[in-house]
Amino acid sequence: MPPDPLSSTFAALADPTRRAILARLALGETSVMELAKPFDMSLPAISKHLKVLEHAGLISRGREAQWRPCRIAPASFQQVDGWLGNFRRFWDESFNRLDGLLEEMKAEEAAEAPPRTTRKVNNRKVRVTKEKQRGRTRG
Amino acid sequence: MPPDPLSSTFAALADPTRRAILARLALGETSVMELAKPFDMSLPAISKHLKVLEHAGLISRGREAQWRPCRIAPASFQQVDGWLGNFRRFWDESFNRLDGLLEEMKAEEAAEAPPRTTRKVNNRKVRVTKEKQRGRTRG
DNA sequence: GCATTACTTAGCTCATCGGTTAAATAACCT
DNA sequence: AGGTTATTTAACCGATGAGCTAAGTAATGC
Repeated sequence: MPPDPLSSTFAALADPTRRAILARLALGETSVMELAKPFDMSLPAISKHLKVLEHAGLISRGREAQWRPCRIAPASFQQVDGWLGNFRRFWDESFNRLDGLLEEMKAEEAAEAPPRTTRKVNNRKVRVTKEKQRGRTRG
Repeated sequence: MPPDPLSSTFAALADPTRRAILARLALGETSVMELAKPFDMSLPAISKHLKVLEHAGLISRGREAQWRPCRIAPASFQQVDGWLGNFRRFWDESFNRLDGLLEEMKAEEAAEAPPRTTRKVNNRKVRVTKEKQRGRTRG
């Protein structure tokens, strides 16, 4: 049974070595040798980690002579972020106070611009019209 | 060796049953029995999953008579989101427009009186004025 | 007290994971 | 061709993880 993509991605992220590799790659594309340097670990171990990251869709790999440069692949990160979005209201104050924010945005927009009803906020579409806050017994 | 919190959290999220449990809890606090219902799985299995989620800081559990109601705990979600933030520029358009944002902040500072053009959205600063897309040479 | 309900703990199995070393592949450079 | 550099594959090992059944704990209610 092939595990679903989100599970593979989270599993890949659950290892500190792999997260460190990703952090290094956030600085820019680089080779396996270069990636291996900081770790007290055999090269095959790193190679395996990279395979896991690639299979999880978190990196992609090119070919340049004898090097296989690695770089961040955005899609899986985005999926994780999307999934997390379902829970954002539990900790993100501005999400919790959506009405206030959206109301304000609406007012502003009405004052100056074409009356769109959605707008991109960190690449997530958000209704600009008022959304009622349901009474939750949390916190 | 105790695994670092972020690793435990990602590991906990790497299981579809546990993510489904969290999705259910996003609808509101509930009992173990209730949580177990949708799954074709023994109760001890669910109990273990809950233990993993609790240890990962993703849920907390109370006591009410013979029930142990579970609810979402925000902190670990927030940590994951924070970690993910280091990579947001790889897929998030408004994060990619960092220069524009920083330029604007600088201008704002120079103008000393705050005609604020940024605002916090999801706890991240985001331009509210129109966004222009610069050609970035990534992917 | 004793049965019922709600859960957890113990002990087992089997698969997967992170690491190892040794050998294989691939592309470059005389 | 033969050597060097970069990286992967193969085969193995010990630890962890997800599932099970059976038994244990805890509070409710007759």
